[in-house]
Amino acid sequence: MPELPEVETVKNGLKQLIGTTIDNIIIRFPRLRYPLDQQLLSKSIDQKIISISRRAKYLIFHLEHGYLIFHLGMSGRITLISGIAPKVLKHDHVDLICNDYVLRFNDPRRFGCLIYTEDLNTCKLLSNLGPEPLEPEFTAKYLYDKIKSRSTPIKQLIMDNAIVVGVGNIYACESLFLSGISPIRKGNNLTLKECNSLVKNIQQVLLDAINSGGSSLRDYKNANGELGYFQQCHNVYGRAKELCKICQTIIVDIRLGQRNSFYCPNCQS
DNA sequence: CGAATCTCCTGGAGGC
DNA sequence: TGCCTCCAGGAGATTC
Repeated sequence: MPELPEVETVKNGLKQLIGTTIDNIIIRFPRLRYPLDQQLLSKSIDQKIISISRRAKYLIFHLEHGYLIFHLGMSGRITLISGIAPKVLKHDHVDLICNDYVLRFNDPRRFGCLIYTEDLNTCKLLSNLGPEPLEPEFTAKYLYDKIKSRSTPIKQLIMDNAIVVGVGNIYACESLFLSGISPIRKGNNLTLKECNSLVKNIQQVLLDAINSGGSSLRDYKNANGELGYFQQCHNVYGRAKELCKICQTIIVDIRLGQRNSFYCPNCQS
């Protein structure tokens, strides 16, 4: 799925749209995460794109009088086409026509979304988000205070967007391994020191993902044919029944909050 | 408020 | 080769 670093990359690839005007929005298939509201989305027509930003995994188009907000879900892809658009393919749900460009949104699994709002502050999608993991506000003290009264397993807490955004399942598993912390430990059981390690390792894992080319899609390869982050050698993610690279203990996987969670029972406690 | 569970959806993988 | 079943995965909604 597109992870936070990849959304950042997508954002940077859309800079050419800044300054263009939305001439039309074509909705072919409205049933995404939230039903696409043709009438509401049409309010973006004739508005100029002032800037494009990212918050968590949301892409935000700042228009003259409102905002278009995209989320790529887990299979969403945005293609920017210059000139005549190619044939429409399966799952090409939306086209945004911006002067000479066509922004095409394709999403096979339809977990993505596109909404229009005139007020970011009252937008429910953005109102309850925690800090960005790579920004200075995400500190050991912050995390410690957030989780010190919670009995939920730590893995679920670091994947909770109200606590910190952008930590997907892979990052959560890997950062806990690097910190030597078991995913099932309760939040209120972690020390400040452990929070410090966890914050550092979450940031390190994210930076590694950025440096390795962003995408974590299973079948992703970059232009050089190199594998994306998903297929890089993880320490624990996807390695159930294999041996820990550090201590040769068998990696186990358990179910936490409907998510597969991998860890080394010896290195992580 | 917190915690646990449910839900959306399809392509790909594995079994037979 | 073809069908069937299972599953991942973000995050809001729902229920207690």
